[in-house]
Amino acid sequence: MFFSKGCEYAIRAVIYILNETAKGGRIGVKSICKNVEAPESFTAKVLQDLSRRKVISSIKGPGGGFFLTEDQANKPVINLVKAVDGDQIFQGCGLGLAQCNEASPCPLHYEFKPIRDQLVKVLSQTKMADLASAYSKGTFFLKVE
Amino acid sequence: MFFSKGCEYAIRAVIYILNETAKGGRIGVKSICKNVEAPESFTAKVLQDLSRRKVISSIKGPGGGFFLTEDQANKPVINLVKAVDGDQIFQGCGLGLAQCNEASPCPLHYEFKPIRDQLVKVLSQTKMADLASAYSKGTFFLKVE
DNA sequence: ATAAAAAAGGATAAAAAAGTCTTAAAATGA
DNA sequence: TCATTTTAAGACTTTTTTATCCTTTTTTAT
Repeated sequence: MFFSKGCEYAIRAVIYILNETAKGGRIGVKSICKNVEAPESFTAKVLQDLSRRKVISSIKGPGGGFFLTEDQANKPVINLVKAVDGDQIFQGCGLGLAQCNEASPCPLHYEFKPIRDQLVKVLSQTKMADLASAYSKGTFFLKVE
Repeated sequence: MFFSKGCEYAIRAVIYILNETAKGGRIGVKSICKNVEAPESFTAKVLQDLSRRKVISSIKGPGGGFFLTEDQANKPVINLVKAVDGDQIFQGCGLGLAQCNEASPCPLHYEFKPIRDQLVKVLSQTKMADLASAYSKGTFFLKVE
């Protein structure tokens, strides 16, 4: 809808990781993908990239896997989204006009602004950990049961 | 941003068509594309499709071209958007969950809802003709001058 | 040391979106 | 009727997104 496939997979993966490693453990990409219904190799790429960008953490070898530090878990979701998708969603004219700004605003400029602002607001005030705690309450499912 | 390239081109094209044919004339795809900075053949496809779906009108032959009837000009922009892009933007879970609804809502479900609703509202209450009248006032440009 | 487990990296493939080109059909006017 | 203008249709190419596979590196445990 708003995000790329890779970004969707990443958010779901993070929710799962946080819940599986509440006790400080790590979890492998195979297990993650099975549980969030995401393609394995593709999602692995995205997670590796997020790890490189310090949005999540990873450790190789037996007993290794992906996890989030306390600090990372308390960062807003928008960080992850921007790391994966960049900020095309958050900027640029809705009609694709080369020249659209306050000085010469497209006819939907001021209508789109609050929509975008609201999206930024939601993603900025929601922390990774918040997503995970909703999941732990069992109110929704990461895969069809 | 929210729309596909084809959809952006189509909106821009409609604005231009409405303004060029205020007096009931028609305008060719070549002239349209030159003036809204859109790829010609690709945009032609989109416009032809919109014509088939009765969102806009067209007539072949010399003196022919694209135009909108009074009725078409007064339809909301959301009709055009749905004709080109379908309604994926307006529905589906933001996290791509197979199972996301009021009964088991994803952690961003209620946060995304007003955003989407607002998008639908704006596109429903803005008529094609509204976009064009903003353009005729010269407050924005369809191509870099 | 060696085997096994895991992420990391690179090359490749498939699918979808975006864009081009060529020909056909329709309409018009001479 | 014939040439011209314009949309319509279809096949094709390119680019981007999504996805897979294979190899390498790191780490751990035996």
